[in-house]
Amino acid sequence: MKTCAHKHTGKKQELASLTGRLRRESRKITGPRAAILEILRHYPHPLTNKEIFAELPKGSCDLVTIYRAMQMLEKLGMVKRFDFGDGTARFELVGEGDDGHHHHLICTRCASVVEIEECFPEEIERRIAIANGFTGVTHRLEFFGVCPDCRK
Amino acid sequence: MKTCAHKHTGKKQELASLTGRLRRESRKITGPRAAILEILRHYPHPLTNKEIFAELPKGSCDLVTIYRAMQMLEKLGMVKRFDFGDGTARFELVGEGDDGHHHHLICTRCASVVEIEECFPEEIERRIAIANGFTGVTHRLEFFGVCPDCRK
DNA sequence: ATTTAAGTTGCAAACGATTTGCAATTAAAC
DNA sequence: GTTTAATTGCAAATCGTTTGCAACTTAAAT
Repeated sequence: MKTCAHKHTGKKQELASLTGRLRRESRKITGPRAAILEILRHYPHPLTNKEIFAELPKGSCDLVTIYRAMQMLEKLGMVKRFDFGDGTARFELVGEGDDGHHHHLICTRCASVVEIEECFPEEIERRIAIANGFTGVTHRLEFFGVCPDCRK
Repeated sequence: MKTCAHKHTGKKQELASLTGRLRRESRKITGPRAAILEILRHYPHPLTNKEIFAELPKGSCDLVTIYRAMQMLEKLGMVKRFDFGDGTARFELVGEGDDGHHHHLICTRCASVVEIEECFPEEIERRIAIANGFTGVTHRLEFFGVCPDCRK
């Protein structure tokens, strides 16, 4: 039940390391995939599929291909899906070995995002699990507020 | 920045109290609305619009009317919207004065829901806000795990 | 280098949740 | 009762996401 042992060092992963992970799973390295990974590895924050699409050299690939790529990458544990509550999924690249579990602080005015190190206290989570007889408990947690720039 | 001063006593609200709140906002008490509130006040857990629709005596009202009612009730602060990450909004009636802020523990197998008293520690949240220069910080938090019944 | 089989892609169409336009209806005040 | 603003139902539109399918590559086998 390790939940918070991530070190969010924001260091870019090598593209070779990423394609290697794909190859190991007998996935093909295609133009679209390389392009998508290339975008992801340069961004420190979660991106929506549309945002990835917009960053991609136009014509690189179809939006649907991005949806399919993200589904697959998520299944392989190479990206983590985040939900900011606006009905649009966001994805962030996850380092090898890391489970990607962490949280964000989102500005409700301008939607800027800050990666957060803090996590829900394990001890309290454990207590909640036990009190209700649940096993394998995790959580989804995001913070919202007004950022310095938007505070006018 | 009070976030967790709720008492989740699960006690049903009087229908009269609910309609009173509507009246005060010069909202009309209609058949559909009374029926919807009637359902909500009997359920201790968040319901989707479809679930409310299903509980309603058939023909009571259109699904769209429920969507509109929930939008309005949310704006008046009479219901709170929750997001369990499955792309479907859920609503729970909120007591007068209460802001409805609380969390849930959801079974990933059978989707059963437990209301949770615990909240993210205010002190840590304050620290996060200050560290990043944000104001008016809150959070969205839900727990997921396998319930006793599903643990087989 | 050529073949081959599995994995991929684009495009159109399908989906599910939610919203919107609009004319017909109704609650509540006069 | 009349009047007026709020509300409803129904159809159609939106938005994010998924799926069907035929054409097309990648990577492994020959």
